[in-house]
Amino acid sequence: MEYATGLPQHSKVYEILRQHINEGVYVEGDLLPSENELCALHQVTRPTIRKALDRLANEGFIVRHQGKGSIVKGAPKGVGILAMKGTTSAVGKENLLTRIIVEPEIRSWSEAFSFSLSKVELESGCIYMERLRLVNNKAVFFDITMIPNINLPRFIGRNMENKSLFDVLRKNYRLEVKGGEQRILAITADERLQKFFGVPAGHPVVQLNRKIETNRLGFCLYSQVFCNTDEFVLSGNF
Amino acid sequence: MEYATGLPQHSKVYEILRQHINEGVYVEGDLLPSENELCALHQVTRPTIRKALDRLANEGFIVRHQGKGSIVKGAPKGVGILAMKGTTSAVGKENLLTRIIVEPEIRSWSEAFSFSLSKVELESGCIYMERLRLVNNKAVFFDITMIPNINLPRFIGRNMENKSLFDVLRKNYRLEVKGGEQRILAITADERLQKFFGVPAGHPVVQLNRKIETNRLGFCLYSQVFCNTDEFVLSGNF
DNA sequence: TAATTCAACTTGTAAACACAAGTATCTATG
DNA sequence: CATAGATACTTGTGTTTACAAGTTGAATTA
Repeated sequence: MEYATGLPQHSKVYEILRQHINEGVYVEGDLLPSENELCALHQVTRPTIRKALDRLANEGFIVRHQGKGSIVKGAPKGVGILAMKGTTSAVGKENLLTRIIVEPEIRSWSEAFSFSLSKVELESGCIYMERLRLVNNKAVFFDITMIPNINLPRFIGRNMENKSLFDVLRKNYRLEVKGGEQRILAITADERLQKFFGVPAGHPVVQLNRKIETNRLGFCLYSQVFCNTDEFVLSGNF
Repeated sequence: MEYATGLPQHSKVYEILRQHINEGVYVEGDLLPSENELCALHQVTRPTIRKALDRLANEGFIVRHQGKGSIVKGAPKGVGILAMKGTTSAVGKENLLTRIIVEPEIRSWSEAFSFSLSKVELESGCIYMERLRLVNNKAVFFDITMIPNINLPRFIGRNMENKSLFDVLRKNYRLEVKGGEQRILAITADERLQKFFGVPAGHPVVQLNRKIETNRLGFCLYSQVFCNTDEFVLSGNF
């Protein structure tokens, strides 16, 4: 995988290291190369490397120890509630699949999952998509995402299969998640969810309505997630 | 108020600015002095100022805009613990009641809601309590709390009615919440929850299993919360 | 042998400099 | 008057240099 060329150096290093941690090049407990070694590796200076490490540390990927080095922690601090955790076994990336139900397309806003929209957002319309997340070929998440159609060139048509939406936004559009609000409730599966999850009528399902703020002022993502928590629970750190 | 002399410069600047924001010297929407102005004010160089601002921005106190300045945001990021939010109306404190179902008592650990316990925790036994939270005399939360029975003198017998457990722990035992993990799932109400919440069989309920870490090393609280999200959803900022 | 010291690492802090890029404002021009 | 452009701000990125402070392990010393 290559990286967008427009990114500043510290972001590039951050992306590379982050991906290496995610891919298992470095595993929990490992010592990252020293800052000076990373300088030589990436042909940048120490402040640049330090900025990348600052961010990794801040997000919980690594812990730094003066005089010792940067230790990989692996599990990043949850950005709200995002991660999935098996009740019986751990979820390996190899078992994770994303199936697109509705390809990204431009729609007018129907509603934004109980969050109120600004005038600009309403006028711009939204990019709408539906995805199903499967673990071991079993549907666990059903995900509706709505993004304001503001300055996202070539987003429609971009292949989102098995890609993290956040990764795409961060790497291609420099959009970073800054925070947000989420509302959680329990519902019973409607016909559609029954079909997706293969569960009977009356089956309890977790519903998350999320408004996700970004570094672009006033630009928020809205997502609604339904989760079948029979085998996998939603897990988050705070 | 003065500031510890041992702190590095960027931390001192951070503390000063943070306090000024909290005290209302700068209010939401205000433009902070420019980086160069802050340099002159505090007699440090721009990288030092920028490090302080980095941290303030990261914690949500300010938002920075290239070419414009740093705008005070005021509201710091939430701690990740979910609050309650009415689907119809806001929840005033006057309408909030806590009813003790099981007074704090010492038990042996039966289990810790799917979290594994350390040897020390197991040997110490736990303080167990059950509480019901009511809004407008309607049960919304049912809360089971388990606390390791380690160095908490006079905790048993303490009146917990309408008191925040966290407040009691912080004020009387200097225990501060540092972080934790929560697992969320949807279940159907069992007989007990049906009675508490006044809901029929098969009614969906949100279940949260939480492990809450404190500033005392290795000392964690465990809590299990059941929530009837018919009228009130769980809401959290991140 | 056991403890201490020292040297060679590591990350942390801080300065001074340069230029890029975004924003707002004033000014000259049509 | 309205618009385009220059300019003077702002924050963003990146380098270079220097030293402080914590950790580790090997060499030295008791």
